[in-house]
Amino acid sequence: MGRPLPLTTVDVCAFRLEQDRLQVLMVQREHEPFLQNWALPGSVVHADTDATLEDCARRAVLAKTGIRIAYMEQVSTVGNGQRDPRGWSISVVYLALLHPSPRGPRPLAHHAHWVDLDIAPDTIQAFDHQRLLLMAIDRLRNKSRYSSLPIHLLSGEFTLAELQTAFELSTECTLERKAFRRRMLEAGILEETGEQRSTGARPAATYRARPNHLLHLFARTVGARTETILDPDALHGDPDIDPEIK
Amino acid sequence: MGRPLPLTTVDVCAFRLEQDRLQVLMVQREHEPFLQNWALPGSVVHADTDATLEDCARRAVLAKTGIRIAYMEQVSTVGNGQRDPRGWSISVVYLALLHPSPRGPRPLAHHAHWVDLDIAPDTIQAFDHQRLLLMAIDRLRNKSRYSSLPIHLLSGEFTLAELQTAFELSTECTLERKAFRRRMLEAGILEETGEQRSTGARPAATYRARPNHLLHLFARTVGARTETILDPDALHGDPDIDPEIK
DNA sequence: TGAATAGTGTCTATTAGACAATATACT
DNA sequence: AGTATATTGTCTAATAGACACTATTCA
Repeated sequence: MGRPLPLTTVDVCAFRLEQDRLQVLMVQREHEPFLQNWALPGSVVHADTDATLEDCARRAVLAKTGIRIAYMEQVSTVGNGQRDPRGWSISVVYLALLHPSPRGPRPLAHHAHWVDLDIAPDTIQAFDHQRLLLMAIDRLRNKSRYSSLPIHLLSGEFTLAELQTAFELSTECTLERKAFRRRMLEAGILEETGEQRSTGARPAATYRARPNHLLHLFARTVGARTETILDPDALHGDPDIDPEIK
Repeated sequence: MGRPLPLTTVDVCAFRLEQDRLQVLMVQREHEPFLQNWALPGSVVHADTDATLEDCARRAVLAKTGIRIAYMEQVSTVGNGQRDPRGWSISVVYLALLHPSPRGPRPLAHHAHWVDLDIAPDTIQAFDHQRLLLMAIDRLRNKSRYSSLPIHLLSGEFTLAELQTAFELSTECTLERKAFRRRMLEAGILEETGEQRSTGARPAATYRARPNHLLHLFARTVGARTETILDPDALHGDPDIDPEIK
């Protein structure tokens, strides 16, 4: 019908845990627009080779890191005429969690870097990627308060102390040790390995995630905040009805 | 670059409350593919006239009902090569809540109908719209258990009994009267009108939503279920690392 | 033995759920 | 008065938070 089609892209906020810090994968752009600015890894959808949007996201991260995504979920899709100078464009944004590299650091593609989460939003400049990253961080922070999400930042066997660190970094909350252990153990999402790990003091029991565990939803949040989200553009009058019926 | 661009569409699951039933807006298709099958209302994105994806969703519902959306949020975006026989296509799915028509029923566009929620998924046939609707229903059911979402199904002034009905229909839970009143009143999202409404017996106090209220998130869910979502395709071996680094 | 980390016992606080009791209308 | 719906009082249950206490290792 001659109408221009929007440009369709996928962008990924890929998080990992590295030495008790949360990091995000970022890439330096190699093309215009925003040449050499920092951006989220992503790709235009390859309608001929990507079977699904998720495949496109996996492909983008794999190309930069050589590491497969351990957990992935969609955060949001933004689309409008302003976000890309080339015209109307859509980006489907994913949150991805990656396991730490089991056999030491892996080489990254050129122009790709892991950036500490506290400085990442200030580093990013291209498009509206700063806002996209902030949405993904928000999702990580909030969802980690009522679900088992951060477990996917760990691989193989881990102690409860390590798991607690993953949750504390993800939620930005200081968690109470006893309450955290209770919550995790009673959720039934872990299995004991039987092994112990020496930490320089009393050795810790190690656990692994149950093999088919994807996500556990708790009935209560930690931090126990309630929150009321206000409407930025509250309407007045009688907004329900449009004067002209088509 | 010669690569085919995906077709980009928006589809809306628009819910309303009508005589103590939840209904969803459906349309009978007027074009191929799936001519005359029931589908979700939606539209191809008009890159030249829709400022944003949300505008596209609003336009689609307004065209069918003449009613503006009272609350809207994105549910998910699906995109793959199979869902539309014409080729790779993307649909951004929205959940919308509409107020009851204040001055009696409004005329709908031809081919548009409100369908009771219990039979709607069985009615829908076009594309993967049944799955999209089920995702939106799921969102409505779950989010209504920990947030104030169903309040947007009511307009103007309402009694707590009416509000409870809206929540019960949205959550599919039977709620305990005292606990429900406590929860709503202590959330601070309502204001008393001072008016009373006669119901044939003792009159009920009426309330309205605070004007700028968008969404209140409670720290606990009703129904107090916890849930563990299992991974449909649990991986085995060492999936983290891809053999070839690009 | 002392420092460090792991793990437990137990009390409190918050809020959902149950259910009976009271209040106010209409017939 | 009797019925219906609204509203409140109050006890129980579940689970997060606080915090002290015990256990096990190493230097």
